Amino acid sequence: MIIKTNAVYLLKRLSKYIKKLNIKKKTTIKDIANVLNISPAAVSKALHNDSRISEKTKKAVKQVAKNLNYQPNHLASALRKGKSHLVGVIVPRTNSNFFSSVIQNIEEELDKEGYNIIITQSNESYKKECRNIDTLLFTQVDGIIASMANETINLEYYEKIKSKGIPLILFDRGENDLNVDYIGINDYDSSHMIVEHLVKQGCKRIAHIGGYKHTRIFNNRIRGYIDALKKHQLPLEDALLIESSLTTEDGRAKMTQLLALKNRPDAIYVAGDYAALGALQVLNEQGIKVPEDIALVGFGNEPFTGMVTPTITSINQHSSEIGKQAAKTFLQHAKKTIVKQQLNKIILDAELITRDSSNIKNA
Amino acid sequence: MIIKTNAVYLLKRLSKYIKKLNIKKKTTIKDIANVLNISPAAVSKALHNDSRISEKTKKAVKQVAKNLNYQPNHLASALRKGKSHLVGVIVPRTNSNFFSSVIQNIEEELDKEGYNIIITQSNESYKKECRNIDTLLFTQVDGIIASMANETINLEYYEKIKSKGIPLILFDRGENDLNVDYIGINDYDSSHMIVEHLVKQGCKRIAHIGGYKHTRIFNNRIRGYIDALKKHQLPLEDALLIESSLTTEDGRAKMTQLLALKNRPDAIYVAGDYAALGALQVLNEQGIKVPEDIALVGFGNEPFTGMVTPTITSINQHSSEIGKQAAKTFLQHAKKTIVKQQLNKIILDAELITRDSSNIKNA
DNA sequence: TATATCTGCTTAAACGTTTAAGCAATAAAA
DNA sequence: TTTTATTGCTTAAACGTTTAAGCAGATATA
Repeated sequence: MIIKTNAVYLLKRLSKYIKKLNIKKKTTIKDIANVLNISPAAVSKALHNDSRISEKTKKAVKQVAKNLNYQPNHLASALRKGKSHLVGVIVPRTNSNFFSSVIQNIEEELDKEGYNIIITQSNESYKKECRNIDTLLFTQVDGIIASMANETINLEYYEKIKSKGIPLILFDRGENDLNVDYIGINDYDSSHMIVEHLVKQGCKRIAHIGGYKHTRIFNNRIRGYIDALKKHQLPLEDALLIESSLTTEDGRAKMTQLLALKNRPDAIYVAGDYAALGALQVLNEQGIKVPEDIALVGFGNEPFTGMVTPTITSINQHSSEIGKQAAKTFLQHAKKTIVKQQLNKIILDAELITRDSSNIKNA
Repeated sequence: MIIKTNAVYLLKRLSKYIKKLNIKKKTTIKDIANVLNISPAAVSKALHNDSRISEKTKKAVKQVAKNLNYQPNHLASALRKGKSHLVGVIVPRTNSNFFSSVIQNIEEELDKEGYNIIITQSNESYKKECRNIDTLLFTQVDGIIASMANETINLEYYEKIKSKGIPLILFDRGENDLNVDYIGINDYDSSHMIVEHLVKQGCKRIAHIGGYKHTRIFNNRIRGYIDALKKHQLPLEDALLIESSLTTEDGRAKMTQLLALKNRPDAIYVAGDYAALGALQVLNEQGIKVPEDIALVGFGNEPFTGMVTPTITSINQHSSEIGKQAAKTFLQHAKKTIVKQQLNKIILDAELITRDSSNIKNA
């Protein structure tokens, strides 16, 4: 009898609260506390399975929480705990398969530990990148995972992140000078693989449409290209080594420039797939046979490299692995309370995906 | 003299604080208040240019804030104000040009008003979509802009958003039943445009590889296709109308299925570019001339439609306009304190981009 | 029996803002 | 001169959590 009365009593209180809620605010821990006549602190502990709360109370709390459709206020707990459980991600753009795949893997890995990500795009602009950093810091992210814009030379803004004591992890486009964690592929070796592959196909004059020298990864690709040429005793001509923004447009322009040479190359290694596509368009338009007349290799293994005619040989950058490692590196930092900067440089081996644009023997 | 002493005094206090900060925490409004011997409330108001604070104080506050490298704590103000200034975005995936462009435009538009976005991907999975919604609600977003996964039929989770009183705006893949704001293109008319175009090219047996009928936009494309055929008194055969997941893989499968017909179609209208690409691959592999033997039209105007051979005719969905309108619609809601659901259905006219895959006359 | 330990809570402060209310001092109006 | 308004602040509470500290009562230990 007593139990029944008690249940009826609780039900009354509950329905009273439900009514109120329809008119008013969201359910808080306080509402649950009121319904059960216990303190908000007890409710908080019950929801977190604190050992000092009885099983009976825990069950009751969870039941009421469900009935009242309670949703914890993340802002409040984040404020109190000093952790937002938000991680900022900065990429040059999301509509490249590489970056979107990295992002997806970061998200999946962080999700396991209850972290969410805020994605921002720099559109290859340094100015936008700075604004993104401000935005992320403003949002109180617990860490930042970034790949730099093409334009970025000044590292002041990144120093700002470091000075705040927030973990910073760079991937793909990074900078050694910053002395932070980095995850990327071995660009130098990738260039070697490409040159080696082209040499095997019988190419003798290999040109390189490279990225901006000031970006480390592109610089490494250029160095790899030069050293590989030396290794195979091939001619290293200034005219065959061109710096580019690596857009499709610029790929077209630089290809046109190469075709204007008296002594044309018999192979082109382009440091980015989009630019490689531009180059291919020009070659196709001018009726130059690929790969017989000129072989072509791109970089990044974007899906379209397998869609165009001929399909383009490219380098697979292991985007998913890069994303996972970046997330894991962040989590390592997040777990330590001390912000001891134990540097984590992870360099993955890339993979050459051979396709029609460089397959001379079978052509 | 008095002024000078005062300056020296302030400087001392300042440096004392700076020292502390190096060892300890981030600067707060309280620190600034202590330096200037005013109340935290005055500092807050000064930073917000409250008219009841003297210009002198404002300047001093801003100067000290700068010196101490003050960064407002967004969590605290969000908690206090009950607004996170965060907007959640749910898309099936980001590595499609359409979605990434929509996202970029949402971001730009919201940024103007001080809102940030949290991007989540459903990967076309209903389960993931539900988790995304929970995540976003947990993060206390002020609104959600979403495009539904292919799988999504059950709308319960979306009702959850509505019941929280959080503005929900759908784009592209939406549902009329939910009765929320929607921004998209006129799918029905787009189908008409495509059929009309193909008829003009002389096609007489037009097949349609469509999306899932339960998704409204795909259903509209199917209805448009059927009605347009009727209008032009063309045969409407069951075998020529196929439902597909619209992946590249499935595009290949469905194309193969169509080619197995005794009476082959002379044109294929595919409701998605990726599937159209799969179809094109099969056609190319089988040596079927496109567009002479069979014409092909896709949907979405993904960049690769202009890259492949032959280039694929497609429908431009005005991604940037959709993104902008979605953001603006959210902002309208955000500005009203009352959550009066004045519905905003925006249907944009799409645009047919004619390319080689359907250009029979010039071929 | 007295003391220590454990259990299951409560109290109260804290996280960093914002803001309603209030209060002096000064300026303007009567 | 008194009243009213304006200026420039302060006080204190609030947002919804978490958590250190504490406190009864029950149970175990000496």
